[in-house]
Amino acid sequence: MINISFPDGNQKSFDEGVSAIDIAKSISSQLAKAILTATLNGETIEPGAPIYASGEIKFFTWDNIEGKKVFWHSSAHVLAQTILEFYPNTKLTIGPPIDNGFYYDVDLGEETIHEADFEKIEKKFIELARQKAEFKMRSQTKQEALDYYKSKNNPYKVELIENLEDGTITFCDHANFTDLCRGGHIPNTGLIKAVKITSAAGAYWRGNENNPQLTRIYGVSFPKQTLLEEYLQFLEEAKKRDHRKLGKELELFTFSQRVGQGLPLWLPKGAMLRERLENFLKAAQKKAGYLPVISPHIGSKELYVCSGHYEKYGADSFQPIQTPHEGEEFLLKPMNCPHHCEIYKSSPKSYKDLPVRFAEFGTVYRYEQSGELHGLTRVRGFTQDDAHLFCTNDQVKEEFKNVIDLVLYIFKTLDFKDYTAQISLRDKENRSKYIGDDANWEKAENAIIEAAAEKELNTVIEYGEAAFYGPKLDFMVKDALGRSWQLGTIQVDYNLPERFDLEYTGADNQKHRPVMIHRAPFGSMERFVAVLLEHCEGKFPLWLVHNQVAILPVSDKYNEDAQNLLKLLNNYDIRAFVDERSEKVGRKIRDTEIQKVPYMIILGEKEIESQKISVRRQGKGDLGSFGVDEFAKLITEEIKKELN
RNA sequence: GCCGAUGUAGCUCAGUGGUAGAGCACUUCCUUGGUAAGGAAGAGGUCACGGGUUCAAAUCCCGUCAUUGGCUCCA
Repeated sequence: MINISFPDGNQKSFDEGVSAIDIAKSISSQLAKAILTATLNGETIEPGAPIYASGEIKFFTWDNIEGKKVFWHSSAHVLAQTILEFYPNTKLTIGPPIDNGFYYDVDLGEETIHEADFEKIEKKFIELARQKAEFKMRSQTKQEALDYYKSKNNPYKVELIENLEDGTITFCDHANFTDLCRGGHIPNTGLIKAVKITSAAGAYWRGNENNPQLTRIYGVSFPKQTLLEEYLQFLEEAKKRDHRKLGKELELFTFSQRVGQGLPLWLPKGAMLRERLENFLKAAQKKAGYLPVISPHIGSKELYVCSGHYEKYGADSFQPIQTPHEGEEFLLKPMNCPHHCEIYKSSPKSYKDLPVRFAEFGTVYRYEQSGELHGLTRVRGFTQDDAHLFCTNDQVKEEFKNVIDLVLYIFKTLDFKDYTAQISLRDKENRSKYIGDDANWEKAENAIIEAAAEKELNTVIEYGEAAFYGPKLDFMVKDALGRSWQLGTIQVDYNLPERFDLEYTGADNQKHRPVMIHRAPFGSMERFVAVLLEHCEGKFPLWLVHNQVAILPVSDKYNEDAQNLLKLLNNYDIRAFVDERSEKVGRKIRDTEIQKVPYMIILGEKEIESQKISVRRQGKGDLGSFGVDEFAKLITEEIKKELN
């Protein structure tokens, strides 16, 4: 007999060789049906495998992340099985679960998979899953495993096995299919009731672009058909929030082939939106003691040779601009920092001057790889809400914390609640990617870690994500489809002050190096607007929206009254317009709703007689009658609340 | 940059070798209305661009450009 204890503290005895499913059955048959995976003493076990030792058992279902991962991992096996049915010469590589499903990387040889094939793959997948094959693990020696895959002419699996310890190599069989596998499966394939192949794309073996390119087949599977339908619904919703679609509809920005790839053109409404965002930040920065500076869009190549940017990115950037003079070269600026360093140097600094904080909405140009361009989130010309803080060593932490406050203020105002603060440090293995000495790096990394801790930020540490000149604190947010983007960033830099020979005179009358903090709370205005659009689904807060109020006369007869009302509202600094079209009021309301104008005023005989306006709120409907003063107050109060 | 897909009217899209289509938007006219689509007529396209095959190409083939889903990259 063995003793099994449960998370709630209960204990039960079972015969040796009992399986996790048997144990679940002893509690309830419903649980036994629902469990996808289990752990014994924290180790994942196969639900159907016999247990010979006492321990603590835990069950996981679809409602747990652990359950989903195992479900999707098992689905990847079935996907591979399905692919082999259609493409028997396929070489399998790896097939892990991901946040929203799973993928399998396969080498199809000469074959290609097209979107048109997805349906037949899905059909076959479910057909195979319905066989309710059990997943069974077995061990093999390293030599046996290597021989097996060598005989199958599969160099990928051979490479994987070569990196494994003998004695730890296991395979998983189900039906006629076998795969190298660490383990952790659902009881049988029959639990997979629905599957959707979402895309097929190229992916390099082991993520290295020098390696052969494989075909990565993405899928997502569910234990119930209705869950798949809900998922498809979610994708539809996400499409509606896509900033590229909303940007077009709201006439914010466009692209032109003739201007060039990745070079956004801001339309008037978009430009005005940006202006409001910029003014908002400028006001906050003024309060925080920033000084505005302005620098040109190009700079001498020497400037970037000095900063190290040219060595690091020169070959993959827009190439130098020539002048009529031999040997004279300029670069489109990829960064504002070198210019700001020169501004710092324009006059001698004393410790009494520090910290100095130079801020500029600086437009920079980076030659991003063509395949990487994406709407406004990844472009080749964009404006950073950049600032560089020059301070003494003692001031670094305090300044850093003040910047964190500024970023959080912006996030709060714009209702970004779901963000991660990522501490981006050096790659532990590959130090050659970075400039500057170890001692300074360590100082900078510690300053960030401490400042984040003192601000009680929830942080994750990512190694290898630092900039080449210093570590960063990055604020990451997700777009409508769950893709993660970096918005705000704060970076501590001991290197550029060194390279640009920046100094200040200390109280000891000696020369000292200042420390630089690079920071951009929005990051890039382009990306920020994109993420903001997706976040609020195009329904901007009142202080930001283009038209706050639409005045809808019930008929042409009231157009003049509407114009008079418009003037009144303008006097209150309310942005409004009159819909003078010869349409019925129902039609005007519908169009205004679609345009996402927050407030509507219906104006007809009733309103003119009573001297009260009828107000509607977008998405909410009729709010009733208001005096004009009263309505104006409503608007100004709402804006005040939004901006705190 | 690499792998796959896509490119037809301002927008969303149909059109598998035989005279370019729909809905919405737009223009004009009728309608003058009460809280999410009133009616009619009209205008609008070198089917991304360049080659090729064919009696004939939006449609088939090749190339280029752009967009897009991934991979890699991201100062």
